[in-house]
Amino acid sequence: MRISAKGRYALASVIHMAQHHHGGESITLIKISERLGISKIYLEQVFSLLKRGELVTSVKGAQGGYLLSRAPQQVSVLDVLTAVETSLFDRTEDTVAQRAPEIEFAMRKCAFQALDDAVSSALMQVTLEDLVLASEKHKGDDAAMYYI
Amino acid sequence: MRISAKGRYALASVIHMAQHHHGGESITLIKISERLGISKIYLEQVFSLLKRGELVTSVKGAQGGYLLSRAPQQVSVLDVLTAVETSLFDRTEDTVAQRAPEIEFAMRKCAFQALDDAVSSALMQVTLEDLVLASEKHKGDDAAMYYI
DNA sequence: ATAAAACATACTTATTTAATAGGATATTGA
DNA sequence: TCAATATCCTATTAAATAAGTATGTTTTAT
Repeated sequence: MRISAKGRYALASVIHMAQHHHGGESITLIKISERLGISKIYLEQVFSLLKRGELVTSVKGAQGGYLLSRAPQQVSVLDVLTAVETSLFDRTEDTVAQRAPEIEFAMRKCAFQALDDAVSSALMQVTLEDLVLASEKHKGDDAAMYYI
Repeated sequence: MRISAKGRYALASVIHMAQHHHGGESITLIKISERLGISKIYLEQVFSLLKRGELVTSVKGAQGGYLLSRAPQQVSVLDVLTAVETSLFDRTEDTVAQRAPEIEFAMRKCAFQALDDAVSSALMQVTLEDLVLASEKHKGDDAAMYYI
């Protein structure tokens, strides 16, 4: 399934924050932008969504920035992506409901609902802490292992 | 996760075929089009993909049409959607690989790969036969139950 | 021969994604 | 107070993808 740039930027940003800024210290978007190579202006939109999702809090003004609202082990990938991705579960349209409601029903119940449940439970299990640990483990490894 | 119109049309079509045309009898796109309320011209494109994916075979000329290549219990939703959907697993682009390869690695390994596995295994388990049974069960039910 | 069908290609339109632009607002510190 | 540094807000643009049309050509049964 396709995760959009917005979702990937959000996840990468939040991993970076968890890696480096534990003690209530905020980080600015410019720093994240430079560190990860993401447009700062675009990051603003991403963080607007993250804030609405209550994953980060902001400090305005000079010396301001963002910090994680919760500890990394209490933030799941599902939390991050639902805050930011438009079509992680968005699939409301009817397909053949008017003329073949029983087919519509079967598709929804057996396929789409099962799919959503699977996505949800898979992403729920992975926390920011897991991601930080995996990234630290990788730092020591051979770079050739990077591409699977 | 969002399944495109193409994927939903393909699935609905193939359910319809499994419902009504068991004994080697072909069905035309016009009939499917009329029965399900889908543009016939668009269906042609969908069936071109289904054929490439070896889910249906075609009979050209008058009295021609399409039939399922395999028995309904041997066709999974995953088969149908992979034949037709462009971005069921399509997610090759790098996000922050250049500047933060360890973050890229962690996202891929812990989040995206887990997601793909979950999607794959969920859709693999549901067969066309399951969908037909569910739709027949629904026919008897109260129509009010339709929207969950 | 003719009608009915699949098959093929090109085109158009609408929607979504990605990114940019230009400011408004708030806060710190000199 | 003022300048610098941030977040915050809204609108716009550009590119990509999705959705659907249009117009044929081939093939085959009758």
